[in-house]
Amino acid sequence: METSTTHHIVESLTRAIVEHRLLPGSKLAEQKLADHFGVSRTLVRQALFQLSQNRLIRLEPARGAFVAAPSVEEAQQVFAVRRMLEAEMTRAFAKQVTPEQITALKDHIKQEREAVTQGDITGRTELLGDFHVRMAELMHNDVLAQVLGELISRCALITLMYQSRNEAEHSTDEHVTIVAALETKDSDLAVRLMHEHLLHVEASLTFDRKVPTQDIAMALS
Amino acid sequence: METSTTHHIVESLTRAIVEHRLLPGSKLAEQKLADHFGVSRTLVRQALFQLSQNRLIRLEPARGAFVAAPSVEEAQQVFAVRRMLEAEMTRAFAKQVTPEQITALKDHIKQEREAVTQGDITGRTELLGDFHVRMAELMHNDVLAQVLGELISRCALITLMYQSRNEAEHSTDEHVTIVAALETKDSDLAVRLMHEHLLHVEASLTFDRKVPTQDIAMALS
DNA sequence: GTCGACTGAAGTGTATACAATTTTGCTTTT
DNA sequence: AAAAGCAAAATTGTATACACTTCAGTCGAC
Repeated sequence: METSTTHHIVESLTRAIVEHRLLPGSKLAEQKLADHFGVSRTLVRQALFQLSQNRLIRLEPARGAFVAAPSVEEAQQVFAVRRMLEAEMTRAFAKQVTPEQITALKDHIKQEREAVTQGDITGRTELLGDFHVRMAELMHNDVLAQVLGELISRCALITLMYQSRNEAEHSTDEHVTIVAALETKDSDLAVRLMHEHLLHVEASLTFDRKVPTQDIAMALS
Repeated sequence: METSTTHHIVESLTRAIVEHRLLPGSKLAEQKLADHFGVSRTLVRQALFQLSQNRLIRLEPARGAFVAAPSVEEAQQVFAVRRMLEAEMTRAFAKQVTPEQITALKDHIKQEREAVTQGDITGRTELLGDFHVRMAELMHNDVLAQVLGELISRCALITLMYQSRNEAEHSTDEHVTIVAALETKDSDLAVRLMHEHLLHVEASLTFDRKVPTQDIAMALS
């Protein structure tokens, strides 16, 4: 059933949204997208529906599709769930960790550093999130990896809006300390570090919010 | 964009699948469904796509939609995630529990008992799962409630296939002990009970598997 | 001059038509 | 008789057509 054209449209729009070429609130008109991609509205609608499931866009009945602007409250809820899930994931990981897994994580961190130093904002945001998904994959739990991936992509917009380079470097440093704790199989320490890491990331987001407000009255004052 | 007709089709098919009126592996032909619901294939396709996101059906390109048959391995992964998530949820719940929340949970358990004693298999499965979602809702974390709901519905098929009445009664009893621990704010005990509860539910599923196998060779031996 | 109703344009929601692929059953061949 | 090949039927994938809703701009009333 599912085709690759639809998938291509989803990928393309996802990049555009995540790279802020499409700003939150923007209208996504079906015919315009159809013309742009050289397909019919049918495929565009499939793609839009899929994006709405990923929470990247919002579908309003009879009004159309708009790039989502997740609220700070929603992001906080997502982080609360991540802390619950990833604390225990880290504990389980430490219990069954192998040298190969440590190597894989260190490899990943190396990539993070490159993206951060090169100022590749989109790349670093993706890699910083993928570190957590990578852990799930290394545990051979596809369901966990998928759930975590959805949670992370769900506030990718917010992360991109608010995370500065300093905070990105800090995140990578914390990833290093977590892996070090895992390497020594100190599960309690690893869990604590992961928990604090997620608190730090969340805190960095909620502080400096200079987002263009949705409130019309505010915007015009 | 999204309409209520599509939603109706999704609901109807979900019930049919969950109540085993549609068996795993069954083909869901678009035109037949369209005729049955008195709509065009367009709406049926929307509904099928949505169901595939819920993992209730499987979409094979150019071949059609089939009722899903989640593997035991997948169910085990889902339970591993639930244990991670719900252990920490229980801990957080115990920290901020109010008498009203306790009352709400006890109310829910009463409903569970009724469904179990009346032999309402579908109802009891739904209610036993909803107990966990209810906790998330009472914490006012919509994201948590949604993630948990998806995890639970994801193996609803398996749960229905494997859970006997005895096991259902056992589940309700364990819910009672968990609420009792929450009431005394003994978070460590509540967490331990929840963890064990989920282990029991999983164990009861993986033991007696008499499911019609998908393997043709096995089926003909 | 402002507010409100009307009208046309634009856009979404659903159905249908057509193209491409798969399935099925028959025929042919060995 | 079994297997392979082929053709017709059925089914999915995509595009288009049409109906209905929303939005914008204008005209008219107060």
